[in-house]
Amino acid sequence: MPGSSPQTSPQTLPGGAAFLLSQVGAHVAARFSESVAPFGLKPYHAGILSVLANKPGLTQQSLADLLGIFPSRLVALLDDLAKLKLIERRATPSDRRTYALHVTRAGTEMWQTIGKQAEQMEEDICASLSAKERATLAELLTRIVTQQQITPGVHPGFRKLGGGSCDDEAGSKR
Amino acid sequence: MPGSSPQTSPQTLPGGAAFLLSQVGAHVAARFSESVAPFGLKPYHAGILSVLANKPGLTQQSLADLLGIFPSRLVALLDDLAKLKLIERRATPSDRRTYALHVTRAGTEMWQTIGKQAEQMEEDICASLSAKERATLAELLTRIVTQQQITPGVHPGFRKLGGGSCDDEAGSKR
DNA sequence: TATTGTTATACTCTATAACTATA
DNA sequence: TATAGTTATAGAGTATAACAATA
Repeated sequence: MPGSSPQTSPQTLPGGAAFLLSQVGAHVAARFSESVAPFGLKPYHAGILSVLANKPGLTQQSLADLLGIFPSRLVALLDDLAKLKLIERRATPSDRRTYALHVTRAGTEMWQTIGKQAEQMEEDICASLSAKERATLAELLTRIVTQQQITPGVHPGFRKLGGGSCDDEAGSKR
Repeated sequence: MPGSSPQTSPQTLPGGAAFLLSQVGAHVAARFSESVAPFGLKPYHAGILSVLANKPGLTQQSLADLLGIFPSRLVALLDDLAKLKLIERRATPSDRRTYALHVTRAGTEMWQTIGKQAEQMEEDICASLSAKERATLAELLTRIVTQQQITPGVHPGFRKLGGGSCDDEAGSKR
């Protein structure tokens, strides 16, 4: 592509704050994914650990509601965590259909280890920002989270897609 | 000293700027996905349109390299766009193996329509921020993009995963 | 009859490898 | 022999539906 048409001014998309947010967000998510991979975990495992650490005793149903995923999907994720002895399902005396979900001792330690790594990652990602600028960034983002009614501490990456009526005109058939 | 008392204070993760970035980024991405769905498009279709609008004449190979995806995957995506008459593959006289990728007239219009919708979305997402604060946000994010060596205008969501050696200890077998 | 957790199935998406036609 | 594009295949990931146990 010689020349690459100097006339075409960079359109709206790549310049705007929204695109930048999505771009940097995806980058951070990828980095985080790498940081938990050595433990045999995926980001959503860490997300579940995070929620359960702060809200112990949830049932699977209520956790699925909170995260916005299907209970059937949650089963496999909890199986993974239970196999690693990071969480446990405790029987509920009052209702024998439900389990109370709890983070184990090992799970708490894992959670803290992940937290430390996340701090280090943040240090790296915000390396070009001063302490004051980081605070500003966090403040602005927090305001967006509040105004957009995103559940604090819950990653939207969990949410089921279903959003718009995807006509799927562009479905790749062959 | 993991106290791990029942009243665990909100740990590092959900509070930090990194988590917020990932959280808001995923939210923006989901919103954008909804905004292009009515056209029968997915976000990566828009991403391709964006790149080709600014760099016309790329070959599929070089485009795949730029986006960080496998050429085989690109084929289906380009087929989708070509079926909708938004892009076209032009024969290259010098090398009959390659195609020069170009955005059609309709593709340019689509690209502009998407851009307008994106502006509107940004307006909504940044509603709680003043004009000056938006500029600050964009500036801080741009600095992160530069320092983290993210390709400007290219969304990392494209990139092939392979990152870390995922032992997959937590593979859900049954 | 309704609900919780689980299992089973189908569908989508993506990576890998094989294939063709040009060079 | 090497490269661009394509096709084919297989594997992961996820949504939907059916199921057993309990309320």
